[in-house]
Amino acid sequence: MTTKKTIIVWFRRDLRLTDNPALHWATQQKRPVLCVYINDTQATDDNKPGGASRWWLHHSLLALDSQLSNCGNKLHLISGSPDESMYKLVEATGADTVVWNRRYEPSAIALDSAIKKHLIDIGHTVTSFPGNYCHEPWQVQREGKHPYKVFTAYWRASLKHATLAVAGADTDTATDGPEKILCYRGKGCSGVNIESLGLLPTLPWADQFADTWQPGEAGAAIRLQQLLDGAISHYSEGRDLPAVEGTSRLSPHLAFGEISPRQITAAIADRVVSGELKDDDNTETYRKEIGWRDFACHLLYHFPHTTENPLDVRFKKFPWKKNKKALQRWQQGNTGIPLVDAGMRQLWQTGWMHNRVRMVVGSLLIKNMGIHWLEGARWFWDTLLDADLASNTMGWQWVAGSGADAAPYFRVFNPVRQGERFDPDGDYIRQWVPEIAKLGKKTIHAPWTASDTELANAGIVLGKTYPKPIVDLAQSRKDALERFGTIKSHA
DNA sequence: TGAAATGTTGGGGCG
DNA sequence: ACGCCCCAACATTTC
Repeated sequence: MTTKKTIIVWFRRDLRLTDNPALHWATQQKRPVLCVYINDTQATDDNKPGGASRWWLHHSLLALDSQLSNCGNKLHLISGSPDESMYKLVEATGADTVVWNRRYEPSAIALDSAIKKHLIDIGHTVTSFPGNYCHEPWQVQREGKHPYKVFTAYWRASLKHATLAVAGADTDTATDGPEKILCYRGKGCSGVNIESLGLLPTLPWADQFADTWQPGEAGAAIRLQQLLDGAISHYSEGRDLPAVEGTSRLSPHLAFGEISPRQITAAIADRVVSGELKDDDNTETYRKEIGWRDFACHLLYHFPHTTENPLDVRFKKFPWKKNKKALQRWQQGNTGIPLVDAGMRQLWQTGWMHNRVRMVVGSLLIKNMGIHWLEGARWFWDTLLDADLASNTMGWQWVAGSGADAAPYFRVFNPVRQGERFDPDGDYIRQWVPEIAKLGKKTIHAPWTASDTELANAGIVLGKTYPKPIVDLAQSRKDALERFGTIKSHA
């Protein structure tokens, strides 16, 4: 018996055709395929994209639709609650099979499980495939023991597992995208227009994003080529220099599943085999970054409460400070501390911030300003194009010292020192904080230490054309050590 | 994926 | 030539 009933491929954070397990399986069945994206109007905080992510999503959906068109298919857009929308769609189209690639956010797991159960209960077939990681979050585990909380232990263990096999293939290589996807053309398939999803911001905030980014699978492929042709061969050093294109810039593409980690590692392996790329400390360091991304997923899966609560319970009653005005100055990049302001402005203007600078701005907010890490996490959630619940949670708890494999409480970044070390000529600061661009490479990291004549020559009036520092770095560091030091006794 | 304080060493100026 | 001091450069410890 052969059935020719329609298969629904539910796209979520896997907006690509290449190496897409659910789509790959669906196209192999020689049955009509209905590709759908549901814009979740009921999404809870966990699952609700921030402003920058919505901009990206808009363009990525357009790109996916155009890719599908090349294969004789299209993307069917729905606005509503995912469960009700899916049930209606199944009924209206007579589809009997629904497939998707997994998500691992707590609320997404709950939602997907409920939908899967209901559809199976009413007699449909539902298959979920691995999501956009090298390993499933439960896969790398000590037998019968607790989940990993230390990266190096997790990393070593993960190397013993092959990366995920693709459905229908018994290797861990990436699958090619389909050339043709049989299109469902029956009833019950009246999707909405993308404009009606209202994903683009009403203010002109995001207008410059497109100068830096090309959402979609093709844009991801270009970034990957650029990484392989450039940054990866000096990654260990280059990734720490914010003025240099030393990182992959793949994070938003990964977050939306426009490229899979497997495609990236496979492409690196190909170049190593062909001799175009040396497998050295640089490639190793980059692969570890992909490992950190997997580790974040592992942590969120096993410790879902950490999105709001510290993993380290000693931080439960930590006396965070509330200061709305100071928080706003941080958000707007007006702290008077150049490296921090440069980072926060880069974030606002491009939807992305260099990773080293993320640590520095986080450290200032949490340690020197004493503000709760959640305030930083929420701002990043709204303004980062690569916003990802697992990575965001892990990153902020790492800086706060309350997370897994976290920075010890006494590790307080000095943004001046960090600037001198990683932006020695001040180029990054000059790009994003132009009002102090004329300062020399010594004082540009700490304008308050410049002489009156140097400030005058640079056209700077501290407190007027550029703020005085929001905190005394030395004093606030001392205070932080004292405050954070006390948690040691709260066992 | 720290920074600052403190300790050690060694070269050079100088009486 | 010698001892003394200064201080940069590096190493170690502490938070």
